[in-house]
Amino acid sequence: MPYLSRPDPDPKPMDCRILTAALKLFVNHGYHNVSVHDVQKLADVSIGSIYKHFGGKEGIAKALHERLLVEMNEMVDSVIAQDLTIIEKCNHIIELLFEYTETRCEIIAFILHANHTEFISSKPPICSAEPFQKIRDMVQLGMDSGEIQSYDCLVAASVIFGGAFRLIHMRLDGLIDRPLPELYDQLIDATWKGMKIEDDSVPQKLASNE
Amino acid sequence: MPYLSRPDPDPKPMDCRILTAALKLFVNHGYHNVSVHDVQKLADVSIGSIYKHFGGKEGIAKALHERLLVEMNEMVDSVIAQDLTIIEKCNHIIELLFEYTETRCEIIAFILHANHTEFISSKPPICSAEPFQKIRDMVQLGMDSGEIQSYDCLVAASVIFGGAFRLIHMRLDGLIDRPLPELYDQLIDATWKGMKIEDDSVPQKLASNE
DNA sequence: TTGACAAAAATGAACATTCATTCTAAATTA
DNA sequence: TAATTTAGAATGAATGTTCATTTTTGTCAA
Repeated sequence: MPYLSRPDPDPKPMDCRILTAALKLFVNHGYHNVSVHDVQKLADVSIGSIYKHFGGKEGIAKALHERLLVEMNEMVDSVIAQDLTIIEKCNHIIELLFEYTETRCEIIAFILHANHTEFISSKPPICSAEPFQKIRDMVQLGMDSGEIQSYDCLVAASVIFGGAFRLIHMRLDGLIDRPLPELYDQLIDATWKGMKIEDDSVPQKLASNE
Repeated sequence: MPYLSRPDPDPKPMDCRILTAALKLFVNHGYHNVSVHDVQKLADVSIGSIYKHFGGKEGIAKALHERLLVEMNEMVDSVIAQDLTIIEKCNHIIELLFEYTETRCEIIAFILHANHTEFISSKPPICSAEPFQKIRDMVQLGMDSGEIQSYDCLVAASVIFGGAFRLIHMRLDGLIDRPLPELYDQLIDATWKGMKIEDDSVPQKLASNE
């Protein structure tokens, strides 16, 4: 071994290497199209190590699911803790999700795009996970305080965040070729103001009796 | 074979039996968790027949994808052809999707919920399929004609339909236990009017002269 | 500092199982 | 009788998992 050989160029802990490789493969090819051997090759570790650390293929997925959900949860918590109106908090969450979609798209893809129930046994669907529940609670709060129009909580949350999720989905699918943050202002505007143009010429109050 | 034997109790054409069984299994367990043998057993046909008719597992998925997309396409076409405003057409599509979600949820689940790219090779993601493109074209028309607020077309379509898709998603995931049509009115109202209460602490009808 | 040794971690060939697919014979139909 | 369709056992490739072996790490006495 030569004196001047570089020190280990990739000293990251093994479990981290495995998870990083698995995340990339799962997101790009889908969980079921990735073999443990694929992960092993990309992570440059042995099969045995994977079984030592995670107990198997599903174990990798579970660990990823847990860690990424924690990250998402922290993000939501930090926004909720800020001193903002409910509407501003909602917007900020969307803003952060859009940024993540550009800079750490694999995380977003795994958390929002994948059908975990298809490969992680006995995990509830992602939208019933903690951070999503917290978001709905926040929306409910906004309705109680009169800041947001009152509807069934699930309807309200769906309307507020549905457009954002849809855009993220299409961006990940390659249907949108602009970075999402460029669309942020339009989305926020449309979501809160509504998509209808109030029949001009006629004053609002007259036109809106359905 | 006895004289009085019942005539074939299930005279549906074989390919139809196969597709029906496959759809049910794919939606309930996920494509990759279903084996050809599972389909064969539920459809009560032989393995050979499946390969004769569809050429293999992926062939079944492709056929399902095609036929269901045709159905969806026809639905969209029929709505677009009606003599309605653009907004009414959008609403009607949502209304029909909600009905389908209750009465033919497997179709909706397969078309909207599944990641086809993960098991159908060389199929573009579903949101770039014909009916979805037609919907976006319709939205663009509404913006051009001044009926709908003008935004980037993808943003506009996402805001208008994002809430509905989100609710369908949650309904299929079991997070919503009421039939979606019960939420239709609220959703439509929220989508077009927007979620913000114009502050002023003034009664609703007066407060909305934006 | 060196060497011996025990504990822990990593390795990867071998194994066992699953599952898509094939193929020939039997059944059905024309 | 010929042609077509169906049946399902057999096949083999893919892949999740195990485990005996090797390598590394940490400890301590000389």
